[in-house]
Order: sequence, then structure tokens, then C-alpha cells
Amino acid sequence: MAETGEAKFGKGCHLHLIDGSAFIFRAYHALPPLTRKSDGLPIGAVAGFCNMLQRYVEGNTGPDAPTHVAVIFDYSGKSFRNDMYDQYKANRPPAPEDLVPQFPLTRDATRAFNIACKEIEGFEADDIIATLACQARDAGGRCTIISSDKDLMQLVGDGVEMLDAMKNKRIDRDGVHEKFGVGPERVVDVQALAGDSVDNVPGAPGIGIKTAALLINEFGDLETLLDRAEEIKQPKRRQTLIEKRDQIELSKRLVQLDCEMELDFTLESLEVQDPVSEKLMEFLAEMEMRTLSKRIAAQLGVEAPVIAEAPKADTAADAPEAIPFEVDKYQHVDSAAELEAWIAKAHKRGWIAVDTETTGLDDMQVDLVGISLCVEAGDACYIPLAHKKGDADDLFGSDDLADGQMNLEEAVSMLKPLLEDPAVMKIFQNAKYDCKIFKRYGVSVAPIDDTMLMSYAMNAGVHNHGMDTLSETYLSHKPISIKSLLGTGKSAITFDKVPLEDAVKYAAEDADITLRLWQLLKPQLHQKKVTTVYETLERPLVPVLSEMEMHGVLVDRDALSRMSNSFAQKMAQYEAELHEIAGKSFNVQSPAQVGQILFEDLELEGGKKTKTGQWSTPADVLEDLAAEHDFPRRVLDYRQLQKLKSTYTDALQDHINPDTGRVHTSYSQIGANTGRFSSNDPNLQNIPVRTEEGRRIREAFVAAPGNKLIALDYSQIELRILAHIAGIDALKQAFKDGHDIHAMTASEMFDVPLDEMTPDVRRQAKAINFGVIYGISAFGLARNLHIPRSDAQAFITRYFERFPGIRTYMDDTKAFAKENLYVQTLFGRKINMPQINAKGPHAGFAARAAINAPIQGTAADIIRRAMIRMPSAIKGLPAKMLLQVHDELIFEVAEDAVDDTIAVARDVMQGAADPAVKLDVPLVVDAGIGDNWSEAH
DNA sequence: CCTGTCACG
DNA sequence: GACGTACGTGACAGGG
Repeated sequence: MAETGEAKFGKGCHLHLIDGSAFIFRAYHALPPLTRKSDGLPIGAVAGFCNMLQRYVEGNTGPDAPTHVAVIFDYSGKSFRNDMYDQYKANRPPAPEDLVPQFPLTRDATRAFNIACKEIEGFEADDIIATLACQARDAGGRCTIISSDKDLMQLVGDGVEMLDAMKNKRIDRDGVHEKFGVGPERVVDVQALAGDSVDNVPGAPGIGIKTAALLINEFGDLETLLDRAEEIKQPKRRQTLIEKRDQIELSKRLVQLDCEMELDFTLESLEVQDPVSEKLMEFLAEMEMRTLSKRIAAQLGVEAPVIAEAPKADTAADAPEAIPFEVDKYQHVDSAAELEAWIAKAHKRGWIAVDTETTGLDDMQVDLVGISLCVEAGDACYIPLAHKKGDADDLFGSDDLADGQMNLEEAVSMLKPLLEDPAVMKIFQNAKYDCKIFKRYGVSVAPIDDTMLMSYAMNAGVHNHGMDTLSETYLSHKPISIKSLLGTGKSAITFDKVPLEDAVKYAAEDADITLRLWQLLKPQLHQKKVTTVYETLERPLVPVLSEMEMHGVLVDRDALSRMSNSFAQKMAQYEAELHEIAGKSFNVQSPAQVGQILFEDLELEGGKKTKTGQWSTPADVLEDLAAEHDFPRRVLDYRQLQKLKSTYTDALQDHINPDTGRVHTSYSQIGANTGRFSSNDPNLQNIPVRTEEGRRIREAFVAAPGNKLIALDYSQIELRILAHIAGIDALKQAFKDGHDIHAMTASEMFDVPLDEMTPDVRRQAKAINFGVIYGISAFGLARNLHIPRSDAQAFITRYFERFPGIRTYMDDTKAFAKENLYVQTLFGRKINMPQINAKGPHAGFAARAAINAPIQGTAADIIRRAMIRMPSAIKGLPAKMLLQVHDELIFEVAEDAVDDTIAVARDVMQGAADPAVKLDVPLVVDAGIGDNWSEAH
């Protein structure tokens, strides 16, 4: 194998840069829509792409053969050029549906060919190509750009040439002159004038390439031409150049490629590598490309893989020869040489399963204890790094490190290049946790796959997605329990106290299981048609959420502490009053004791018992009783303060991280079956807002000095989605016209003209609108509005008369769910409904969930898409995305960038459904600014 | 560990 | 005809 990364790129070196996107699109259009036999995954473009790569590799002989090579891809999403001109590439149609899942596969293909594969967020492939070509030229080497894209022609010259792979034609200075009528250094000037309808570069109207070249050749360059435009003889042309000067200058900036990007890799790292036949054959076999694998096998002189005709096995039960779990075979790695061998294995294979062991569960505070790796099922290792010496005499163990461990810094620095290598897939169970740990040790892990997220994309609603569940379900294997190593409760130890021998078995097994799950689940994504969901709505969120969580939000501890004290005083007073009224001392915090006093001592009417036989004392019951007696009112007052104090003003202080001084929640992508996130430790998605007292807690969430908090929230997003999905013209029109949707509903239902609308009528309509989203029932509506059930039923009947499409949507959705056992969002997320055909009391429950899930889930998908695009959109602004609360995003922004950030973030949020889904209703985002969350909201 | 209660969208 | 229901979450306290 070639030695990597040492020989300096310079004279005699020849860099090949392949325009990956051009390859993909050419392959896609050149081939019929082939699909993988076993599961129907579209692979036409991948097959064509592999073919082209193979032909390219085969042709690499003779004087033009490269010493260095990379395939460069466009990073999906917007580039920095959209910041200059928001219409840039705006009339590009979205990629065809069956091409989208093939994009990541072409990256996999490139890695399988052992060719470097590069893409950088916020930049186009052309800019990376430009930067590398310039670097190669400046180092005295040659560069060949394999592309026929005219935008790249500006780079030609001084050792840089282009190669049109289709026509096998080299393009040098003369070739560029032939195309543009000017030399490479003036190409951008011609393009600036001629514009480009494909990329939506405006240019000068009425001027094409021919005229542009004429003008440039006459005046020398664009700047001179524009300065001396008065001298142009043709009146029309003269006028255009004078009037459209700004537009032309913008066009030049748009077509000018960036030669000075900061790259996180060097030319040397692109050195040509020998093909690794196992890796390539594995990939081709997975894609079930028989002909191509035979051809390439023959070329490499290896055995072609046997590709079965039958579909792949689904679960362990179907797998004929499952490799057994043998924990005694796992390797204990304690030397650099052993670790080096594992790293080499991973490079050769192109993937590796990784798991970290730490001293606890808080990824912002715990220490790394060890790392386990697995490349082949059954063959895993554990690298203990910070285990403590066990000391039989000392109950508390020892602070000394145990023997048989590598130095932590050394191991991490050895693993860093592998973990950051774009050509090697890193596989995790719950990647966010491990990635955050690694980030704290200076490693930015990418690319990643996550078996937990795969399971969620396929089986949300069917089972949970923890490793134990997945292992038992899919591998028929019960993993070693962590409790058996750590114990439980007060006597539990941390992982660094676990003896090495036990730790190796447990930790390596986790990596082994993760790898096996990945091998099993990854192909199932296609079978279940959720590859796009996984690739576009799940996996890209891992780095986004990691960054938000690690940044955290600033909380004013003193403000919380003052509130706690004030609440405590009031509570003591209320407690005394309650004891006085009851005539005895009791625990106000015990619902059982409160119930006894209410319904037995005070003999109030209307009490109900819970299923455990206790008196039930929820707020709405106490609210009703408050009309007759002071006692229930005071209990409500007490409970409110108790809630605010224990859950918020006290608990939040404990969550302030001592190192950062900020609060770092953790979001769970799999927390809700609908696609919503959940937030925990602490939950920052349920900070009070509905009462005056509660809102004061939001005042304690503050911006750092010199900054503001801004909050952007989707207005009525679920109702808008309902209007779209159910196709309700009246609702859609009202949203388009920007009308008050609840007033409009009320007007329709009760025949009240809008200008005679009363707040109460509007309030009732609002309750009905929300009821519809939840799968309305007369009981629920009646309880919410405090009206008789018959009245509620009449409202609902009336509503369905006026909006028959809503009933159709509900009926259709229920029918779909019963038939398919799942429902779907507009973006293809599946929410499984295994209970939908259950009889008995659960039936109504499942039906309402089925009605709600596509609406709530589509809204969740939309804000997920916005969040994924946000980091690149706000890059360059002094702004950080901090929090998500279902339909709201909160940012911390330097004061002078508040307006810019709102403009950019609002654009991203309002356009988040595009281009995958064209909504019939506009999405509207409201924004607030403040020194704290209360002001911003 | 489960239940009841209540905070949010 | 009765039953029990608005959809989705997480945290805390009480009590066994």
C-alpha cells in the first residue's frame, strides 16, 4: 500500500479532480431507472457512477496518470452565493425523487473505490476544485479537472487543464478560447456579461457570449469596459451596461470561483491509493451489481462476489449462519501497535463501529474511560484508557490508573484521523452521545451512521430503540447488562471502577452488536422506504443538535434563587392558611390527604376516585370546587408555586454546568413517535409561559453580555398543514389572505360577520380548530369549553357541514391506518400504529392518534429541515441556535446582528418545506427580540 | 417503581 | 346503552 500523507505535493505530481455531481447527473440520465432486485432501491445513477469511475480508473495509465486524486461533490443546501444573491440557482428544479437516495450512495461508491471523497458545507464543488487546482499549480504540479462544466474553465492555464471524460477531450487554453472567445483569465468577465439562465446568474440582458467576448477583447477587461461604457457605439448596448452595472458586478462575483477556501485536508492526503478489492466487492455486492462486480473482479484479479437472487434475510431468525457472540474472543487493546492494526482494518474496510465508555450519563460532564471498536461481526476490541486500580482493602478504590492501558491522549490522537476521515463510516448506537464526548476531546467525528436512528425511522411506534431491545429483537441476543457491572442505587460504581476483564467483554460486545445491527438495519431502510427520511431528517440532525446542546443557554442563577425564596415564603403562608381551614396539620403535597379533607372532612360534593381508590384532586376539579370554598383555591395556589419552585426555580439551578456556567439540555430525536423532539435534563420545552407567575421564570433565561435572545416561531403551523393535507379551500384562502383563522372559522360556523365577531365566539371556534387537530370528540370539546356534551356535538356536526373535507381527511386517515398499520407525514416519515385495529377502549385512542400524527409529524419534519439548514445559513453571523420548542427556535445573537439573523433564519424557516413539498399555504414566522426569553417570546 | 399532577407545544 | 376519550411530551412528589 502506498505510504500516505508524507511526500510533499510538488513538481512531477499530477492531481486529478473529478466533478462528482456531473458524474451523478450524467449517469442518472444515461441509464434506465434500474432498481435493486431485493428491495427496489433505485440504483441506476449509482450503477452508472460506478461504471464511470471504473472506466476512469482503467484509463489511468501513461503520462497523464494521476499521483493524487479526489472526487468533489456539492454539499446539499445553500452556498455562500445565496447570501450574495438569494435567487442564485433558484430556478433549478429539485432533484428527481428516485435520485435523492442515491446521492449518499455515490459517496459510498467513491469510498469503496478507495478514492478520496470531499464536500464542504456552504460551498459548491466548483470552489473546492478551484482551491485545490490553485494549490496544485502554486506547488508546481499539474492538475486535471475531469468535468466539462464551463464554469470551471476560468481555472485553466499554467498546468491546469480540463478533461471532458465523455468525449475524452482535453481542454487547454486554446480550448477555452474556442468556447469563450477569450483566455481563461477573462472567462469570468464574459460570464458576468452573458449571464447564465441555468444558474440564474442575471448578467447583462441582451448580451450573449459572442458580444461579451467582443466587448472584453475591445476594452481589455470588465472593469475598464464598465468605466468606459459611454464609449460604446450601439445605443442599446451602451444603455444596458450603464444601467445594469450593479447587476453585472454581482454576476461576476457569482461566477468567480473561490480559490482560497480553508480546507481541512491537504493535497498530500489525496495521494492515489491502491484499490482494496474486499471493500469494493462488498459494496458492489450490497448494490447487487452482478455484471459490474464481475468486470471489476476480473480487472483486479480477484474472485467476484456471489450475489444471491433471493432477498436478503430480515432478522437473525432468517439468517442461516449467524456468527455467535463469543465475549471471550474480544481483544483487550493496550498498545499503540495493536491500536494501529485496528485503525488499518477500519481504513481497509471503509467502516467501523465505535462506542465510548464514560464515568456517567451526562455527556457534558463525564470523563472518557475507554473506547470499543468493531469492524467485522464477532471481532471487536476494547481500549481501556482511564480505569482506576481496584483495591480490595479500600472500599473507595484507588485514584491510581490500572495497569494494561494506553495513554488516553495518545489513543485519542491516533484515532482522530480515522474518526475524522470522510472515507470511513463511523457507526454508533446513539451517535450524538459519543460525538459530543469525542468533541470534548478535540475530535469531530464524521461521517456517521446511527443504528438507533435507523430503528426509529423504520419502527417508531413499534418498539423502543435502545440497544438491548434492538439486540434482542434483531440478533436474538441479550447483551451483558450494565447493572451487572455497576450495580444499582446508592452502591452503584462508575465504569472506571469496573475491572478491565469485565469491561472488555461488556464494551466490545456493545461495538459488536452495533456493527451487526447496522449491517442488518441499513438495507432494511430501503425495503421500508425510509432511506430519505433517515438521510435527510434524522442523520443530519446529529451534528446540529450536538452543537446546540454543547453551546447551552445562559441562566441567571441569582434571579432563580430570589424567586425560589419568594415562592417558599408564600407557600409557607398558604400552608398555614390551609392547616387553619382544615383544623389540622397535613401534607398539602399529598393528593390523598387533600382529597380526604375536601371530600370527607369538608364534605364537598363532586369527588371522584382514581383507579387506586384514592380521591382524585386534579386542578380542574379543584377549580370547580373553588366556587364553594376557599380551601381548594388555596390548594391550587400552593400547587402552582410548588410546581414552579421544585421543577423550575430550584431544579434549573442544579442544571447549571460548573464549567460553562450555562444550562445544557439534551434533545432526543426519538423522544416522540410523531417526529417531535423531546428535551430532558432539564426539559427546556416546558418552561412556563401561560401564567404571569410562570412567565417570570423565562426572565431568568438571558443573553450573554452584548447579545440578545431572539425567538422565531411558526404561526399556526399545524392548522396550515391541516388545510393543506385535507385540502380545505376556505382555510387555505384565509391563510393566503393573512386572515384571523379562528375568527374566520367562527364566522363560517356561526354565521357571524367578521366585523361583529365577539371574543367568546372566536374562543369557541379556536377550541374547535385545535380539537380537529387532536381528532375531535364531543367529550373532549365539552370539557375544554365547559359546555354540555350535546352542545359540543352540535358544534362538531356544524363544523363538518361547513368543512366536509376535514371529515373526509379523518375518515381516509383512519382507513389508511387500519389498512397499513401506519400513517405518514408529507415528507414520508412513517408513524406506526400497531394498536389501530385493537378493540375496546383503546380503539378511539389510536384513531385520534392516527389523525393527529400526520399533522404533528409534518410540522416536526418542517422545523427539522429548517434546523438542518440553519447552521450554514447563519454561518458568518455572530449567532447561535440554542433551543427548539416544537414550533419555535431560540437564538443568541450579538446585538448588532439581530436584524440580519432574523431575516436569514426566518427565510430558512418559512422555506423549510421547499423543495421537497410544495405547500398550498404560506408558512409564516413571527419573531421577537429581548434580553431574556420572556421579552423575546 | 408506579401514580397523580402539571408544565409546555 | 355504557364506557371513557381530546394529540404529543418530561419532571416531581408521595407512597408503597
